[in-house]
Amino acid sequence: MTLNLLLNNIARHIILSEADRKKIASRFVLKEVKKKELLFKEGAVAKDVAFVLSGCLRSYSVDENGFEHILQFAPADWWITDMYSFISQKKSHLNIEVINAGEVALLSRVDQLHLFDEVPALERYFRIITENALVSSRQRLIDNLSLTARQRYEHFCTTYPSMVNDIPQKLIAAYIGVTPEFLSKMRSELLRKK
Amino acid sequence: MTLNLLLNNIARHIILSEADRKKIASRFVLKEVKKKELLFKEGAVAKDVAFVLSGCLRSYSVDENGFEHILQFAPADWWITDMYSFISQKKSHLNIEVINAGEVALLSRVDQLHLFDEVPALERYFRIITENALVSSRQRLIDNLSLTARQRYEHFCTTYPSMVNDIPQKLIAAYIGVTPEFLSKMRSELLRKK
DNA sequence: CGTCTCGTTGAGAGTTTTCAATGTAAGTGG
DNA sequence: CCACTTACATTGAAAACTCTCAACGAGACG
Repeated sequence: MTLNLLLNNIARHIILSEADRKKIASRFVLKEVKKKELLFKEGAVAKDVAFVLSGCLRSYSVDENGFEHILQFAPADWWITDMYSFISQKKSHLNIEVINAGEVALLSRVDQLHLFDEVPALERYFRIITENALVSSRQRLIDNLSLTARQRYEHFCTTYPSMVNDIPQKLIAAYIGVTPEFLSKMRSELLRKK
Repeated sequence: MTLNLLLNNIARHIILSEADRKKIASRFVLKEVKKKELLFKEGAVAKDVAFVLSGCLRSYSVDENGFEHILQFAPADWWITDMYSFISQKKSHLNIEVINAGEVALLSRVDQLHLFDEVPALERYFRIITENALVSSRQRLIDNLSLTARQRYEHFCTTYPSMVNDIPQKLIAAYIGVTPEFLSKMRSELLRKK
């Protein structure tokens, strides 16, 4: 079944009965996404949270000078949304774009809140993964404050080895917080040293 | 009662019966904290999450060059802990220090998990505040990636106006991610412009 | 074959840090 | 309450880091 990746992900954190699985699965909507498609747009409300079944997405903001800054990459088995817009149902400041085509499972905030009442353990699941996301986000903040650009790039390479050769380098630059030109220069310097 | 600030904070997000209040209150331990005291130390396990009843704390990490980077300030009515250590019960990478003396209410992870079963709505409360903390953390990440040091300082001043004149400037520098010297230069430049 | 996006390279400019010196405010012990 | 000590803030000059702008090359795709 298509949602197995999702249900297994959930089952790694809480115990699911067969009835729970059915209740959960019934609330999700499947959607195929094409490369470069914008799943959510800045200015609109992020009605849903997306679980990536296949492919890869990214969330990013555009600053006043038109530069993009990447908040998150979401390969298969990850969640992605604009959390601010999703929980407040106000206008989003983020864009979510498809890097590599695939399929996502969408859950609206309204349906999520219904599910929390129908399947209380699911609220525990989201509490846990939100705690984990908070830890990651804060660790990245520490990294941005304490590491040099060179160290942030090396850190990215070891943390996401599968992505390094799979996505354009300008996206890595927009994630670690340097210009594409400067990332290029760092890379050529790293190669020269070997 | 001393825990009113805490119980009212919780009650802003969920409905609490009198019985719930008692169950919750019984799990917290009060602790007076003195200026410069380290509530949690790097290398130890952050057994508890702390709710600040009065005073002000900060969490920070120390990088390989000995520089401090501040993750969070916690004035009264805020939560603070090393989330990574608290949820995994592994060794902490953060220090939590008292900036201004006051009182905190401590809840251990074990007691928190018991409370989640005793008072299911409390798990909802923590889900909600964790969602909010995630939004803040990610917004700060965006700010660090897209704003100049000057803009980050101005942003800090408007976001935490009460703190600007209440804590040493070197702490603000360690929060926005510049050296104390450079913050001083930015400030003198801002004054000159007026 | 063109077109478009991406990556590379170089020179120059802008930002931020480092280091060292000085001044100032605040806490401590007598 | 004063003298002493310590931590914090300021300033300047030089160095380090990162960006900007412009040009060029390579590959992907229609």
